[in-house]
Parts: sequence; C-alpha cells; structure tokens
Amino acid sequence: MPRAPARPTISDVASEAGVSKGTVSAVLNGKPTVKESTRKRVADVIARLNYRPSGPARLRVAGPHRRSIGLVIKEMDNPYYIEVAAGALARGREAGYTVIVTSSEGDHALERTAVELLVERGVDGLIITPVLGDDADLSHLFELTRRNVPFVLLESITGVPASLIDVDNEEAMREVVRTLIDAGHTRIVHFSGPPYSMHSRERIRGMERAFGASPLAFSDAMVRPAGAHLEDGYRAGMAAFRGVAASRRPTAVTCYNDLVALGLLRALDELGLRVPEDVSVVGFDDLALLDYMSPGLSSVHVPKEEMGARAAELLIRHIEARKRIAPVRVRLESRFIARRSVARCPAPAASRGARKRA
Amino acid sequence: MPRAPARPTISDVASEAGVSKGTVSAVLNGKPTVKESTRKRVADVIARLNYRPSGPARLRVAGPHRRSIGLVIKEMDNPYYIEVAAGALARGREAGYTVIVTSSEGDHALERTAVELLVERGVDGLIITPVLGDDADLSHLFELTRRNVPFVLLESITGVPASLIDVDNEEAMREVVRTLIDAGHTRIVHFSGPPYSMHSRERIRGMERAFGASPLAFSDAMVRPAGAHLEDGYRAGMAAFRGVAASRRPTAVTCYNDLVALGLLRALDELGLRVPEDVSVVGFDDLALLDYMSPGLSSVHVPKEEMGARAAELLIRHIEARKRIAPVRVRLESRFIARRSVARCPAPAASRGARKRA
DNA sequence: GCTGTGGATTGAACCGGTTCGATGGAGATT
DNA sequence: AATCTCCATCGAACCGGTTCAATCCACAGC
Repeated sequence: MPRAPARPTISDVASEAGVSKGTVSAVLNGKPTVKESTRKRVADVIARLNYRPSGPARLRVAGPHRRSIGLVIKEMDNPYYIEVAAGALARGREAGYTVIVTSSEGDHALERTAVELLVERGVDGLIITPVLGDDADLSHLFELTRRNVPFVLLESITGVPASLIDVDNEEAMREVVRTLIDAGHTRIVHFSGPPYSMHSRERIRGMERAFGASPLAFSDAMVRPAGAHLEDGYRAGMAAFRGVAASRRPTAVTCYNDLVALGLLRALDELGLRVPEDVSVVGFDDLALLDYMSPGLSSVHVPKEEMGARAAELLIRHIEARKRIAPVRVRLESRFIARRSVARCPAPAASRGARKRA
Repeated sequence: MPRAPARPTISDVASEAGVSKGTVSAVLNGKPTVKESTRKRVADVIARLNYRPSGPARLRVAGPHRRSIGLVIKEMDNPYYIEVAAGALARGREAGYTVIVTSSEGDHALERTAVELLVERGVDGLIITPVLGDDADLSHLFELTRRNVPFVLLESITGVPASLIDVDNEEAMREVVRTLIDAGHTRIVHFSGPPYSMHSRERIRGMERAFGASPLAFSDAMVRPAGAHLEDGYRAGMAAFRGVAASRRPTAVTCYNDLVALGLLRALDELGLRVPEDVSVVGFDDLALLDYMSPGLSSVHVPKEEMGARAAELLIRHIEARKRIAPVRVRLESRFIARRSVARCPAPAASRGARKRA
C-alpha cells in the first residue's frame, strides 16, 4: 500500500499566505467577510500548492450527516449487477439515502479495498456481492461486524453471519431441468458458472436433483465449465457443438446465466444450428435486455431490481435500529419463463441419453 | 435538510462502559491487549447503543490516503452511462484509484447532493454527467472550483470552466442525415432527446445543417420531441406512424439515442411496418447491447468506454499535478455505422418532401 | 515486606479542518 | 484629538476518533 505523498494542509496554506487558518477557511467557504486582496493572495497560494481541503476533516465538524449506503458489485459491465444496483438506488433514494456503487471486478483484493474505503468514507452500511474463492480472505467482513457496520450480502458465504437476500437457485434450476426432461430431452448439458460462485454451485445441484428424480442418470460430464460472460458461452458452445455428430450432441443446454446463453446462441448461429429446432437453450436471470432480442431466450426470472431494493430496505432497517438487531435471510421468488428457445426434444427415440442402470 | 439524530460517540460508549476512549478504540480495532472481560463489556455497550465509529473521524488520523474518484452519472438503468462507468472504472483501477459511482437519476437536487457527499467523503476528484435545465443551479460546481476539487464533465455546460470529454454530436448527426438524404430520403424525422440536453441540441443542429447543405427544406415539424428511453421512442413512434398514410409518413427516422430507436423499432413492429423496407431507422451511441440484436440497428458509434477512460485519465492528471492546471477539452471520434436498419428510400418520386423555395 | 515485571488501562496530544468571540486598525464623527 | 464604528483578521476551542508514553495493579520472586 503506497503511502501517498503528504498533501499540504490548511496550516501550510495559512503560513505560506501569512494569514491564520481561520482566514483560509473563510476563503474556502466563500465567506463574504474576506477582503478581496487577501482572498486573492490565499487563492494564489492554494493554486500554487494545489491545496485541496480534506473533505473528511471538514465533515466531522460541519453540516448534518448525509445518509449514504455503499454497494459493492462484482462487475460493472454485467447487466445483472446493474439491475440490482438500480433497484438499490431507487429504494435507497426513497428513504433519503444516497447509494454509491463500486465494483470489485471479481478481484478479492479490490473488494476488500472497496469495502474499507467506503467504510472509512463514512457510509452507514454496505450491500455486498462477495467475491468467493478458496483463498478468500474474509477479514474485512469480520471487521465490519466488529465495528458494528451493518451489511447485507447478495450471495451467501458460509461462516459469515450477515443478512442475506437471494433466490432459491437450486430449486429454480431443478424446475428448469425437470421441464426439459419432461419435454423429452435426455442429452442435457449445463454450462456452469465460475467455480467458486455459490450461485453456480447451487444451480448445478439443482440439475443433479432433477436428474435424481427422473429415470435418467446424471454424470459429471454433463456439466461443462463455462463462466459468466458472453465469450464464455460462445467458447463452451463451440466446444460442445462444433464437429459433433447430430446423434451425439446435446439437445438442450441450460446455462449459468443469460450472458452465457447469449454467447451460446451466437455460437449455434455460426454453426448453422437452429434454436429451438436443433437445440433448446435456457438462460438464467432474465435480464431486462432479453426484451430487445429474438428469438426469445427462455430464462429463470430473478427479481434483480427487487433484490437490490429489498437489500437496501433491510440494510436501512439495520442502520436505523436503536439497538443492534440479528441478521435476517430473505428468499425471493424466481420462476422459469419459457420462451421460444425451448421445444420438445426433436431427437429420435433411438439416440437417447444414458438411462439409469436398474 | 433533516438533521439526523445525534449518534452516540466513542465517549458515550466509554463512559457508559466505565472505561476510557482509548480502551474502546482498542476494542474496535481488535487490539490484543484488551482483557476479554472488558472487551465483552464494551462490546455489549456498543450493541446496546448501536454505536458505530465515524469512518471520517477515524480516517483523518489513521492509515494512508486511499486514492478515489467519484463518478456521477445521470441514470443507473441506462446502458450508455454504464459503459462510460466501466471505462472509467477500468482506467482508474489501472492507476490505483477506486472509482465510486452514483446516479442523479436526472434530478438536479440529487446531483448536487451526490457531488457534495462525494467531496465531503474525500474523493480526490469527480467525473460528472451534469443534469441541465433552465433552472439548473450550478453552485455546487462552482464550489468545486473554489475548493480546488478537480472535475471533468462529460457534457458541456456554458459558463463552467472545466475539463470536458465528448464527441462532435453535431457533426455526427449531420453525417447521418446527409447519408439518408443521399440515399433518397426526403421525409426524414428526428426523435429528439430531453429538451435541455446539450447532446440533444447538438444533434438537432446537425440535422439542420445537413438539410441546409441539401436542396431540401428543414422545418421544425421534423423534430419530434421524444426523450431518452425506450418508452419515449415507442410513444413517439406510435404518434408518428399509427394511422398515418404511407404517402405521408416518414421514410427515415433518426433518433436521439439507441434506446429511443429500439422503442421505435418495437412500435413499428407492432404496426406491421418493416425496417428498413418501409422505414429506415438510425440510433445514436452504438450501445454494446446492439450486438445481441436483430435486425442490426444502424447507429453512431460513440466510444463510451474510452470516454470514461479518458475522463478518468484526465482527472487523475489534474489530481496529481503539483500545481493547479488549466481545463482541457477532448473531442473523441465518433462514426456512423450503417447496419441493416437503413436502406435507400423506397418511396416513389411523386411523394417527395418539401423542397426549398427557389 | 519490598522490589521487579508485565499486562491492562488511562489520559493527553494530535489529526485538519470549522466556528465564533476577541482584537486590532482605518476611517468617520464629534 | 479623542471616541466611535465597522470591517477584517486572529486564535483558541472543538469535532470524534487514534496513538502512545505513563501509570496502575496484581502477582511472582527473594
């Protein structure tokens, strides 16, 4: 952590300009009592030193407390988080809070920096979509607890007692896969998300459970690691379909999220495969931008704006409590939305996938 | 401005727990020297009072300065600003700055609050997409100047001397309209943006100029006030096309931005009009999400990420200067991208638009 | 019983601003 | 010339934390 060069303080300016701190302060605040000539002299010194008053120092003494909450998302260029942010922003605003957003870009160290920065800059609480991983150091979250700074998570972390807002990913994916199985699909593949993502794990488990409740056998080969972005879906799509005989290729693909599904659609388009005639595709999240698209991508609707809004609401409840209150877990409803991208399995009965051994 | 109820301070906790401020501070910071029994006693008081240490107060004394810049966008649910934010975030990060984003949601008062909040919370500088309007009170921007807090604008405001990053909207729209005129279109209509938006005004002016350089006469009726959102485009599209005879309706529409164009596309679709066979449509901004869509919407590519990046870069230059430096204006390149949504004018020569009087 | 030791706690100084009553000096009034 | 004003500036106190040298206390060792 490189220590920044010492910035000039108001005292530096004062002594340099040959006036008192009080006078410099008056200049900074545009008080009308300062004589023009001294105002100019002080302003010159400020420009020369490129002096900037410290906001925080000022804050402690001045003005009323501004209510604010911080939101740390994982990716700024991912519409999912943006929709969540929009929801949090709107609800926060209604309650008189300014919501400030920053992104960890999936980097654990940046998440930590962001959290520390926001707290030391005086936000009243935080909403966090945590970056997970084996090596994840969660001390910044424990420090929040120690300092009694309320926060709400949007993805669960085992061992961190905090309020949480999410949906039942496992159940949602189970329903998707069950629907596909009911529609006659047997060669179903899942393009999974980032390995450490709790959401991704839950979705995989949902798929397993759907198979478990069916005559079909589940195998790990059905889960193809993809990722969370368009390119990931494109790449995984190419890997799964290019040069693969019709009799062996998947007839349905469930994707970790909509972006992966969109990448897959692009790959299928390039390979000349039709959706849903040749392959059914299901995304997850139901991003607002799906509205603009054709063919209609089937997806699981996740109430992203509401998640953001509820997170903000819950956080504010924690903030404004007269006494520390216990963490809460809120599960919102999701639902499968079938659009044009899914159809009954077109494959002849002969080329079925593996059945369970009796 | 409602004054928040006085929050408990470290002194309150100290006296309540019967210890000194120093001890409470040690507890908060997890210092190992505190005896377990006192740690617990203090922790209890903290929970009971719901005490939270003031980040800013702490900040002044402790730790190194964290570099940060604030970005105030106009709308969180507008992909345009999100792309700009992503660019700023990435470039800021490269330079070791945390970028924190907040949105004014088009509300002038919120913009002011956001700017004040960010400054008093200690950001080193700001990037702002200003909310304009007749009644716009710009004093918060002047205050930034007075306090020597560097900022970069992403839309020009007359009378505010600040660094600015933008594209030549007028020239870009001129080129779009010229292209349409060259393609034989005579009944061209523009769906304009928010009345006070400088970008919108510049784009309208570009259209006028294109007509000025052509044999066709420009009239104010060609500019239809729409807005900046999908619904605005939809509404304006319905107003312009529903129940209008083929011989009188526009053969080409230029839109303030892509969202308006998308709304228009939806309206045209509902009305059974084909793009580009019946109507050519051009958007503006070239949002990344256009990639996912069909038919390809023609648009003007605005380097949004680069604008964000350059803004961050320029801002950091201001921040790190040893001496205050003069504002800079940067104009980035935009370019018209013709996709499937434009075609030569299909209308018979008979039903031309108004020509200029000789 | 006295001293030595080390862990726990205290309390004063400090951070970089703002605030506001006190002060000083120039010009007006008598 | 003495006094009165008023304007501009000063400077001390304060905000809510952190830091650290000093102190206090309990207990061990002799």
